[in-house]
Amino acid sequence: MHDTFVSNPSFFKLDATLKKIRNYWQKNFDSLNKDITVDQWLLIENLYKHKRITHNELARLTSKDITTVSRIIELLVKKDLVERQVSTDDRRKVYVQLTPAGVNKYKDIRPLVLEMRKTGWKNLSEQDYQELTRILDVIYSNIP
Amino acid sequence: MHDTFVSNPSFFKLDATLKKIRNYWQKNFDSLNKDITVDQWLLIENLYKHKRITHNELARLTSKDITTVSRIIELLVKKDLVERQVSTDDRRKVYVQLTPAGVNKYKDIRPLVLEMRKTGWKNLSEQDYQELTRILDVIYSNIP
DNA sequence: TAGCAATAGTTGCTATTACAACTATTTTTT
DNA sequence: AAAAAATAGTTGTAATAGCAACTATTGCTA
Repeated sequence: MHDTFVSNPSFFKLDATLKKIRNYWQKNFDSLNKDITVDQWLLIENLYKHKRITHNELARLTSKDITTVSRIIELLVKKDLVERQVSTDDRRKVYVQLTPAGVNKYKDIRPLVLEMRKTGWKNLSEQDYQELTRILDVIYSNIP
Repeated sequence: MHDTFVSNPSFFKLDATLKKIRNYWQKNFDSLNKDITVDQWLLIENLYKHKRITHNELARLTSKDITTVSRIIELLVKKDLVERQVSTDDRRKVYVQLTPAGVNKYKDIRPLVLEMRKTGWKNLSEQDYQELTRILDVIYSNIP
């Protein structure tokens, strides 16, 4: 690897891009009074897809610390979007799932999210998407 | 833009990769007792490069909120790595620069950072770097 | 030049993140 | 079966992030 890379701020660019996306999403949520944060949305999206999973699995799926998941779930429970159920098989486990209100929230916000994703990918091709995925995957696997 | 993109989790992949890098950096800093966080390092790096700048400029350079910069600088001042000077021209402005200890900290940590960047870019080419940069720049500019 | 707008920065508040320490369970070992 | 190890989750603490409200200063404008 040539030294150009070493001095170039790829970390910064990743960070800046992610912040831009996150802020854009949050401002849209706020201006439409969706009463939700970006990370709360990410959990809801995963709960909709997986129906009924544990904190641990949710943490793995979202690349979040289990601590963080636990606290975000707490907020979602307070908003009546999510409910917890202690497992009867293994009483250490807590299953989490969307309430009917949570499912409605998902269905309400989903179209907005699709629109915002389209906006981010404007002027980019399917190949660009593949390239980005490939490069990020290599970086991810490079790191111990 | 085809619907594949819209349903595919590019935000998640960016977020996961950045977290992986950040954690790797922090663990290295910690295990070598560098007594610094990743974001504190990013400010020090910019202060070394720009010598003497205001909070505002530092915020712009690092893509951070001026609130966040203000607080990180506060921590760095406590560690005697940075000093603040109110501008005589415009008494609203506060200039920030590294202390001699701050310059030493930069020189101490810099080689480690170069090594870690190399690790992240293993098995990737200069063209991959250009591609990543290009794609992230387009996404960034797509977002209002 | 007096009043208003804009700018630089700080403080308060809430959310996300990560680590350490802790409780409560379950599984493994001896 | 008792002790030890592993697993699932929560709580405490510190740092980063962003918004709103605030102070202080400077620039603009009527």
